[in-house]
Amino acid sequence: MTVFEPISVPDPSAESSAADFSVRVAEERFIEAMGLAHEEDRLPRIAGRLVGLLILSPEPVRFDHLAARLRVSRASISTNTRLLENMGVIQRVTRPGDRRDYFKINEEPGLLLRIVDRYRARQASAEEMKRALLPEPDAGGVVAERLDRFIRFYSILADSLNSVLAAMAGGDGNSRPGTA
Amino acid sequence: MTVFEPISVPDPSAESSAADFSVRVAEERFIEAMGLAHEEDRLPRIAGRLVGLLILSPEPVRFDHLAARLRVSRASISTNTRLLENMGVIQRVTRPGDRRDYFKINEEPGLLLRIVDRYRARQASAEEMKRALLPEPDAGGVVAERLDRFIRFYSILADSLNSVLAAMAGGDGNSRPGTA
DNA sequence: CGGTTTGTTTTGTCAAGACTGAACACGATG
DNA sequence: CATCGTGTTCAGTCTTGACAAAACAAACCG
Repeated sequence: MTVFEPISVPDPSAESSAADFSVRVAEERFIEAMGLAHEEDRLPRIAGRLVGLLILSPEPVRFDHLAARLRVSRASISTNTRLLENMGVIQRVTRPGDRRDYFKINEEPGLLLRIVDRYRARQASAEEMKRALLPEPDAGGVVAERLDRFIRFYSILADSLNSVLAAMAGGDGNSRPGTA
Repeated sequence: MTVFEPISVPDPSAESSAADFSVRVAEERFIEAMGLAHEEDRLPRIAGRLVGLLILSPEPVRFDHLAARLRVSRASISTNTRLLENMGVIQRVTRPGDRRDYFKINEEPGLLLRIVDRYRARQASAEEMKRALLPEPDAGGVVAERLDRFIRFYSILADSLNSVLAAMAGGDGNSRPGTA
């Protein structure tokens, strides 16, 4: 899970212009928005903020830098980076001769596959129900129709999601086998 | 929010065959699956079960019947039906001369619009960030590209979701203005 | 007017889990 | 070896939210 990569030290010459400031504010907003968004997906808010911050960071970011920037404990950084790393959303980056850990977002959209799975699961349980209902087409009239819509909807949804993923992976030079 | 509709009294002649039983089991599983699925969407589990049960009910179901069937308190039914009703997922059905409330699922996929909104929101916050980043195209190189992918993905996703919704509404005889 | 049925609101309890500080592990370094 | 730097794990706190029981409200009925 560990990526090996040369790190270019972030430029410490901090000239702060007016534009710089507005960018900083926008970053704050974006990071917070990502926190909220991921919370909706049942992920810790900190994990979301982490993702937001890493999206905005051209270079891998140091572990303790993350803690300082987001103003949370190192423990939280440790927990949430591990979580995101396992999910394939971010990558841990190390450099020989440097004991510290850096993190970068994974350019491959790992998170989205999870969404597809969720939709597929719903489709599946509707299909199972429909099969169980088959013996009696009588009372199943309205219900069977509903289930059909349900199944159709989630199936189309998952399919189109997959095709978007495939398209982006293709345009990006990355291939994701087994999901087309 | 209240629908006005004649109610056909559910047939109390309960002849239970073997097939009937397996259907009952399948229903249980389906309802439970819907409970879990909705929990993932940050809705109370009971709300999800409610939806599951109502999907499987050809006729509107009585308030206290819901409590009995799902074995939860009337308080929970009250809270969760109100929640789902406000979200447009289910409809309260009343009948003149009958003080009791019945519920049915809304055949229009109200819940899904919420998903679209979520995706649009993410797209929007990425767009905002990108705009704020514009003044400095320098450091924005990698980041701007990421944001672009981000925006593109969620935009396509929301669009395709919308078109699925539109298609289903069309094939279903229902029109949803303002979402094409 | 009581009393009954039906649904709502309030209040309290309980569990889940996010987050932290502190202890810990472990390698590097003087 | 003592110490520092770095990340992880553990134990505890605090918040959130689901759920229920009970009090409540309102419509109906005798």
